[in-house]
Amino acid sequence: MDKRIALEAFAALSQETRLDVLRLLIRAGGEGMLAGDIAVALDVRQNTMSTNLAVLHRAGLVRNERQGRAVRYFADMAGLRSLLSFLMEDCCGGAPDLCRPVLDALVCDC
Amino acid sequence: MDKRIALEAFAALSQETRLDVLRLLIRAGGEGMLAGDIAVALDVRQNTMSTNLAVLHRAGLVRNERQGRAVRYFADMAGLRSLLSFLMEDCCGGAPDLCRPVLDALVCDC
DNA sequence: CATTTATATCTAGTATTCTTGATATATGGA
DNA sequence: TCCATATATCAAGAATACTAGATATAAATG
Repeated sequence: MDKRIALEAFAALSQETRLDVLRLLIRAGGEGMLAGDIAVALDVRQNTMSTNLAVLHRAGLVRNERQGRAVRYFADMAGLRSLLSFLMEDCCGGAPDLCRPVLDALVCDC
Repeated sequence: MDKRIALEAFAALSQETRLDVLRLLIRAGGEGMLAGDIAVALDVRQNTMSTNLAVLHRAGLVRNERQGRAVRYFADMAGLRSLLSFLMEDCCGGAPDLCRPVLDALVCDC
């Protein structure tokens, strides 16, 4: 992953509405959510939400699919994975014992 | 984890110098690095680096220990873990199949 | 206790980002 | 084609963040 994209991704997540959106979409899973429904769910105005969705999209954190005249958004798990991998790069090489608990916490047993 | 802290952490990581610092400290592992050495390694002025280290510290991403008249900084792996857990919360409940690859990528075999 | 070294804080100018009203684009239906 | 619905873009004022010079604090040393 390019550092520039990583910075964009973290900047995207540093804003409350956008963090809420990504967590909402992560919970929504493969079904995703329509842009309008996201705006309603989080009580944010339409154009503000559209701007924020665009920021998340540019940062590689969400995908979307047009569906009729609506647009369905999904958390981009591949993008998220590469972001987290970029952050943890060389963690194990330097300190396996410190690294392990961090990574273990992310292994859910589903 | 409190959402406010999560937002602070992502904001901290959205700035190039601070992202570089955390990745440097993650690679440095348990030995950490002295504040001054971090500044030299990344070619950033002393006071700017001090400010940025303070931001990372407030965000729960680094720890420090005074060592004589220097201060040694470490990546705060526990803080990082809780941040990532906060982000991925309920991922499995909603979509195990999408969630798994993300988490697997973070499991290093060291 | 004066000096040196290492780090932290304060302040102000500059730059970036956020929100929102207004408006544009895109799709579907009558 | 005309209208309604869904989303995106534009522009500008307000708020926030970044950097760096100056200076303060903290610890070691002579």
